[in-house]
Amino acid sequence: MTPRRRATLRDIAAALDLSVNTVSRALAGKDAVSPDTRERVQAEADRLGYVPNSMARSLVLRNAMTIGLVITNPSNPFYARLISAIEERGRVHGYSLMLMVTEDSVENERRVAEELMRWGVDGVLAVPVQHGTEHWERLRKSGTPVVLVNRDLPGLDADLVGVDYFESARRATGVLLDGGARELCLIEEDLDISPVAERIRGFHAALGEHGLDEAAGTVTRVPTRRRESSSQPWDPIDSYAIGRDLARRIGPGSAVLAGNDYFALGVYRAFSEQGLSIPGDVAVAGHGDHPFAAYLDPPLTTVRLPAGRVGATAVDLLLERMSGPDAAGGAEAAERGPQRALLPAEVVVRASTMGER
Amino acid sequence: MTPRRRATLRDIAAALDLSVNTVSRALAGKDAVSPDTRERVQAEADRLGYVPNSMARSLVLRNAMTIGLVITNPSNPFYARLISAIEERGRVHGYSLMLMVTEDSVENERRVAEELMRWGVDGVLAVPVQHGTEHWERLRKSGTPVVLVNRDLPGLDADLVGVDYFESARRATGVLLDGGARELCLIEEDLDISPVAERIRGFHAALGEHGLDEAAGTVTRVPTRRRESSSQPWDPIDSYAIGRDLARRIGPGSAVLAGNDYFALGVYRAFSEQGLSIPGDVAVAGHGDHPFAAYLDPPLTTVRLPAGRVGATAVDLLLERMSGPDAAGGAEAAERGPQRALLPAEVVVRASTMGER
DNA sequence: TTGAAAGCGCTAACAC
DNA sequence: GTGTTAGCGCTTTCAA
Repeated sequence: MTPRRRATLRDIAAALDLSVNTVSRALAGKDAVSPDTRERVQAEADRLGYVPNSMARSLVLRNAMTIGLVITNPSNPFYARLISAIEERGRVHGYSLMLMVTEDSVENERRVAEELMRWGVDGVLAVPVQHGTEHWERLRKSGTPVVLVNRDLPGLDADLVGVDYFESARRATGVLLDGGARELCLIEEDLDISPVAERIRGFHAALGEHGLDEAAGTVTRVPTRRRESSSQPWDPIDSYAIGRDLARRIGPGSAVLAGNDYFALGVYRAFSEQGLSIPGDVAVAGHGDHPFAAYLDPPLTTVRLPAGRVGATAVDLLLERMSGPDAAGGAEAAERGPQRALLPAEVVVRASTMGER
Repeated sequence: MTPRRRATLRDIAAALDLSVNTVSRALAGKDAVSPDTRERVQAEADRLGYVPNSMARSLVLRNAMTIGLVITNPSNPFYARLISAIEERGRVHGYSLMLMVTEDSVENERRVAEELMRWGVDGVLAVPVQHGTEHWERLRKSGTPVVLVNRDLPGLDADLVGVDYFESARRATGVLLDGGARELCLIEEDLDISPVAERIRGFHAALGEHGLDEAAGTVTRVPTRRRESSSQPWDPIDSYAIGRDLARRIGPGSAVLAGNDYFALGVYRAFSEQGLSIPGDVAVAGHGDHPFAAYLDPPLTTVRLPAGRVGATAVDLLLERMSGPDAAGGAEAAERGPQRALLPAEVVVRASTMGER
């Protein structure tokens, strides 16, 4: 209510007839202060409702105690969980989070990277839009470490923390094949982002291992729905269309692997409308283990993604880089080049792939 | 790679043998600069890869160009959409977003409010945890406007932008009653947060309007699952348990209204396991219109929440407050006291409530 | 049109 | 122990 000026060190100093410096040290808990002074300073600070000014502090210390998080779309449940995990782990280490949303637009991403530079964040965690590495390069050249999350960005040799989608798709496909499927369809959205590329590889690898040739597996692309804004949630509508299409063509012994549980959902609906039973006629598996997956009818086999671990690992790696070679020039013997951590994902087998044939 | 110091105004000034001041004005596009100088400054700035230091700027200007967003759990799809909308609207006005996650803990909330004060954010948007208003009071006393989002916080007379849950529940309940239900159950989690309280009121209001007394409607509480961390997504498991319970007791002419689509999902499963058909035996409606709602079997009647509008409105109101009375002392005649905007939500009627009885 | 000086709030030498 | 001085990078009077 009273929009009074915030109290500063100077106010405390003046009230106690001390120097600003002494007050600063007292409050910072440094040693060169008499117990008595410390107490008086503390008391006066409380009385005045003193709150340190992080900006001023950061300006002189040349660290922002802030990390930037660049995300394409918070409505993607995986990213939502990532945000939580990162915020949490960051806070544990005293870092605040500056969140930027790109909505998968390189243009936005460039703006956002610039903004992050201006603020001088200490490090950046980014789910990169494809195409366009210069802005990340600039950031790094200016001394700000960048760790990619979930998606790789060819052309930028930065650290990466993600999920082992190759393996997850390989194993999920294996489950479908073990169930007897001989004609498989992988449904994905943007084919050119790295997680999808990896899943496609894993998909084919599994086919090969089971003695099928590539023709047994087709990859279908869900049209990228340029959402008006990422505050519009995902929509299974497009995969529903694909499912209808699929339903007409496929016969028994077919299976669908979706790169996203939402896609699986659209397929569910299409199949049920067309009178195809899951898993009787077609087995279906997804990716993400979104909260609804276990509650569908039938419960959906899906890949559970380690969002929490990815977030925590990414923060840890970033922190390491922030105090690493560039900054300290210290023990840089150990890990030079970019690190890449691909965490394992678990296939959760449920009824949608457990048909008896 | 080259962790070279960031270029500053001084570097540009030195290179051009100008004063820092002139460079500053040239770059800021102020008028008192010769076209020639301006051009040279701009060129040198580009050459040096100059990026203005927002912290230094904010320190002297006493505005952070940042708004703080305090959210309980980004994995709640409604909040995820809110985050997007707020980030977007903020950016349009040149504001960055500092995101804080409380996981519904007052303790966290206090820490987070303090942190926001330290950074001197220009304004705060918050989905408040219940109980505990002092930290918000402090923030406001220090001159930082606070706008509550989605949840009201009794005891704090701050602005609020939310959803008209009273009306949404009243109408959704009306749909169930119109469908012939005479025994209703509302399923909610935390009964003491304002949206839930409003929904309960709306629920009862609808019963009354249809000539039923309160006994016709029971409110069941889903135990609050203290998630280990909000990076754990929602889980319909508890509402599933409730659904099983319910399934044993209820007869034809029953209906369930869930405060959350996830709860409806748990109920779906329970009912189907118990051989109850939806909507044949029991009608079900939810809240949120989460992406999966339309794809359940049967498609779920639910309340579509205006996340985008809530976010945008909240930012607009905050911006208004930020340039308002406290700051400018300007035209404060118009709107004194706290404003509260409750945006309307739309009931989307689908098959889960369209039984013929 | 440009420059000099002061200051935002804080920390870090270095004296005393 | 405590104070003095300097400076982080920027903007803003106020002179010249």
